[in-house]
Amino acid sequence: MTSLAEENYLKAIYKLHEKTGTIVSTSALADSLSVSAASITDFVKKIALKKLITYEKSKGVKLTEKGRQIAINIIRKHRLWEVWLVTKLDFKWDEVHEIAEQLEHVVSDGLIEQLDKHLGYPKTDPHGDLIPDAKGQFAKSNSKPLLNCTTGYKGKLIGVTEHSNSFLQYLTKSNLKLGDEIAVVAIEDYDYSFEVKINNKDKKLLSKEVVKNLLVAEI
Amino acid sequence: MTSLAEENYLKAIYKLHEKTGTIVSTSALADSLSVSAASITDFVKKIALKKLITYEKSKGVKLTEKGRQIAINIIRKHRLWEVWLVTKLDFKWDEVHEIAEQLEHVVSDGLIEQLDKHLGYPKTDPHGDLIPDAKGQFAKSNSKPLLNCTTGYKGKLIGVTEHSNSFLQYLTKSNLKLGDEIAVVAIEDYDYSFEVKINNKDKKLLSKEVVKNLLVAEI
DNA sequence: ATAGTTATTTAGGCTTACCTAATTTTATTT
DNA sequence: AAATAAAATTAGGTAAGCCTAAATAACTAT
Repeated sequence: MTSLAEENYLKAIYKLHEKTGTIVSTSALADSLSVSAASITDFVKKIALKKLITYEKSKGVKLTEKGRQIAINIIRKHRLWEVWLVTKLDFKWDEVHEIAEQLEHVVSDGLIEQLDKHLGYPKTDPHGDLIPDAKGQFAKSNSKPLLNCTTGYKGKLIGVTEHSNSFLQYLTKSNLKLGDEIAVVAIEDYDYSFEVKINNKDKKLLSKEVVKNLLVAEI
Repeated sequence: MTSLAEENYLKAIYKLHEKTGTIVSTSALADSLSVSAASITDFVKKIALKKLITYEKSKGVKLTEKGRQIAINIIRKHRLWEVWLVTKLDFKWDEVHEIAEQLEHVVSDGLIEQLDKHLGYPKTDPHGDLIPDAKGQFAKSNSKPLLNCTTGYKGKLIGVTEHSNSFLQYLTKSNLKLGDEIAVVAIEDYDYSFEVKINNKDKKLLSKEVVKNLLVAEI
């Protein structure tokens, strides 16, 4: 019913919209999917006819409710598979993305619900991203970027907003992982780097670049 | 490197060769893949150029060692996924084939080895088929078709050679499963139906059609 | 051995998802 | 507002994997 390409386009549109909050441009999509702008225009017209998106010529695209449900379902599958890879197959959090990109397209009504059950109905994936339920509902999150916090703040690291291998590996190398307690000791005026204390023990200096990608919540 | 279509062609060739022991004909492949004979001829020429098979015009095709390794690897993945679906996700043996047909094409060096480990290195899949190891080696099997057995034979049901839902569901309904002990009480001359005793308890009558698809081994 | 049947191949086309090059539209500068 | 730059679209094309119809090759039966 929905082709592999369609699924990837819908997912990309969803993510770009989530990030920017705006209508999604041809060039942003081309960039995100590594496909020429001309191909995007073509494809976008086709899936607009199928009512998966609305397409305004030279403006951009938006998901319809139907398209949004499909996108969320792919994201649900992706995140559940990532949980499986990490908790059951002992993969590291920086090793699962590419595999989950393939697994997310497997089609079976029963499979995902059984997988969800097998995993104990997890609420978040290994990067702290929320896993929508079978109806496409996300739980409410009370996380905020560490970058928004001030000196004296104390919270728990519950997610990352950057999934690149290099970033995840940097965190691992720095011995930082989800669940760790982070206290903001000082913020350097000049470069906005954060001096933090992890789990009430190690002091660390985190660059703005890094802090920007960390999500924290009250303990 | 190897496309989805190629993987399916190689697997089909492998299975047809396994069944018939001969060079695989265009029509047999067309039948098995639900693709027109003309398309088979086309495709077969292409993968012959890639040295995955040898193709003799108007005769048929054979796997090269390279093609055989790819086919066996797909079969290995398919069977491991089936084990996972049944043992970890509680699917029935008649529900796993279609899902495994999709999962078998997921590409990841590490994934299958981790899955194998997670499953405890199973030797057989839920239908009793042998799972080749990472090098493509099959263990030796001492199974034989129940049809070859004579009155008085006693053995264990260790596999089935027919995987259709209707056959598997018939066995389930008849309360016959892998591991059951089967004793041949009598064989009817006229229609070659088998009267058998299951686990030293229930007597059952199995048609030749059914017996043909059951594999047994010494206890 | 030849007629008839069946299997296979060839020829020509289609759809999906991409591409490049050229053109048009929109946004940015001066 | 005109000139320039950037973004988007149109036009024309390609490869993969399929199709049908027609032609050829290989078997089967008399």
